[in-house]
Amino acid sequence: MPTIKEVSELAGVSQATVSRVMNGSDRVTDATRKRVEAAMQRLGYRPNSAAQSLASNRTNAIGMVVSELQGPFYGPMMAGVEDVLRRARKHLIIASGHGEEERERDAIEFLINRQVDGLILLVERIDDAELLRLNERVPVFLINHHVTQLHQRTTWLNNELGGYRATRYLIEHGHQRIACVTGQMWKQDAQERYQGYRRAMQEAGLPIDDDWVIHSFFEFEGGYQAFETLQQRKLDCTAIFASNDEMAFGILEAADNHNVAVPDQLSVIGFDNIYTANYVKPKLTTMNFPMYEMARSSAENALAAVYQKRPIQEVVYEPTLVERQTVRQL
Amino acid sequence: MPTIKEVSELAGVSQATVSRVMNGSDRVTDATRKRVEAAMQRLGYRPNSAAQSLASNRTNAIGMVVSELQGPFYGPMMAGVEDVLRRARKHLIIASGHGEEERERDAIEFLINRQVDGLILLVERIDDAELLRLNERVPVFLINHHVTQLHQRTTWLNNELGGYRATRYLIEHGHQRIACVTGQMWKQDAQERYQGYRRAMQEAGLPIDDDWVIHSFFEFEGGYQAFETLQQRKLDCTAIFASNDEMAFGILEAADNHNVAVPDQLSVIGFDNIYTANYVKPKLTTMNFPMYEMARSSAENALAAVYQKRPIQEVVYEPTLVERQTVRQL
DNA sequence: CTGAAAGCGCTAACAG
DNA sequence: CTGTTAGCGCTTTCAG
Repeated sequence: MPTIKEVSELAGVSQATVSRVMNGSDRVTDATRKRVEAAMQRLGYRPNSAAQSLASNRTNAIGMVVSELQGPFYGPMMAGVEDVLRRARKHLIIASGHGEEERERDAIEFLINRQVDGLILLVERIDDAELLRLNERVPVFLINHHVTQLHQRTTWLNNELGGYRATRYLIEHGHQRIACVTGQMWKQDAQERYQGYRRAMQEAGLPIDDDWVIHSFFEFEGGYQAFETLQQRKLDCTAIFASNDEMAFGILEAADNHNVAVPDQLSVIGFDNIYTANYVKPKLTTMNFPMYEMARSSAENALAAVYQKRPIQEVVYEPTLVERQTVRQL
Repeated sequence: MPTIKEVSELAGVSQATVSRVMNGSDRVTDATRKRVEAAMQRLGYRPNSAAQSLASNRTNAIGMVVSELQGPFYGPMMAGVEDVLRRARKHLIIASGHGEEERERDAIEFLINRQVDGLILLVERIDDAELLRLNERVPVFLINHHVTQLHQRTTWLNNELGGYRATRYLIEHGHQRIACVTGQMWKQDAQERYQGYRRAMQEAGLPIDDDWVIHSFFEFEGGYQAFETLQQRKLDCTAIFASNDEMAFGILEAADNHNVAVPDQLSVIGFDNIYTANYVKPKLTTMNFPMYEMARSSAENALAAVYQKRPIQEVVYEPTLVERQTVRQL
């Protein structure tokens, strides 16, 4: 591997000059720049990134923590971040937190040890105070989680509005007895989607029976169980707002097993619009969560703030309705 | 950030000694080791990885190239690699190749520029000669693609056997007129799965009509179109072997649109067992592709070869049948 | 078993 | 616009 020294010798300039042309910025004559570039070319020179990092105190790498590397939710998030970083020639180092406090923390420390220049976090367990402290050590960018003091660094979805719109859509289709199946209530999004449901119901002057609200968890099984609970309670709800698609799938499956036809006897609306929503039968009506786009926004913010020291702003997306086949007009 | 210097001063030893205790290996008195560790603890010392890399010529990072960061196939692959690397405290740097030659190459170069210690590749477009050349620059580990000269560094699935088993399963269920929808034939797995189909047919003494073989592409749309082609040809096949699940989904959808009942009028078997296979209706019978496990194997091999200089061996997995609801006994 | 010293390859003042 | 000169923080001979 040729070093900067060899390049400088071949080009007949100092190492500093070579460094300058590499980093674009500085004032270098076009002539010398050409000479240096030719030399680099000829030697097949590639900068040693460890040396660059050590000298510049910057690694050109951004760390990202997600709960899981697989699954329809985190995949698009990583893809969005990678696309943006890659274009900017920044490396993406990934670690997963498995949705557990200890492991999320470990993932973060692991990445900080590597001196990443910024940290894009999609975490659920780390509390706000800790996030703030973290941000003192390395610029932190949050996706799908907001912390007031860090709001400029946040990209989030208006979940409350999503819950509202979903419920409202059901109401507009003539439903009045609407059940709500929530995710784990310590998760911001679960909480907010539920609030949106409440607002829509209240605004429409519909009662909210606590029996209609099933606190469950964001998984297929969570939806499945919730449906069975609902059945046991013998409520004649005509529609269910499931706080995410996986739960909606569980509900669909359970309904099928109980010979409840969707959407004829029961309407179901989900949330997230994961790509599978299009594969199930009937196809799931749901709220779109623009994961890829949001991830891109967050990554762009990270680049701007970290490498260009530009001020950045909070980015908020709105969930939109995706009409498919699981909601029927009453 | 405290440096090794400060630690050494506090502990009253040389930097070399601190370095030794950090890297475990060397002979250090228990007493001094304790002193050093205490000092590290007290200072909250964390080694600067860039400095380590520069001095040791090793980055403790492994690069991974996948086609996409999203999707049911690559997700588990990344998850498997990350789990293994993380446990070994090695960083995972990810880049996507988007299944295009130029971009795959760019992804690889991008990672090599960072001096990753090894490269785990899940690529399709880079040819064998290039892979070999690459391996001179950095240890390369291949998943789902075999190159004879690199076979010890390879983890792959016996796709031919999978195609054989899938087809055989259909035959055992009384099917004789079996169509095969392949993926892009320049992909090794598409090629091999197709060969497996042929072997099973021949072995059973069944004719293979070229009209029954549709060369398509590994996507939903590919399956959808293939089904329509099959319809146009007015063949009365009773079963279809789809070379991957996404295509099988497309076939299911197309069949539904044409009022062909699965499995009553048509049996379908897929390949990969992506997690969605369990969500569609009817649930897809398919061949299991142990992506997560294979990724783990590959990562373990990478660790062994790169960091422990241990000899490694090729790892081959066998696809197994997952019986669900899309194949019926004739 | 431990210390001294020489870099690893690059960047970043500071001069000129 | 370009060169000189110090390091960045760590590993690794080589002595002792």
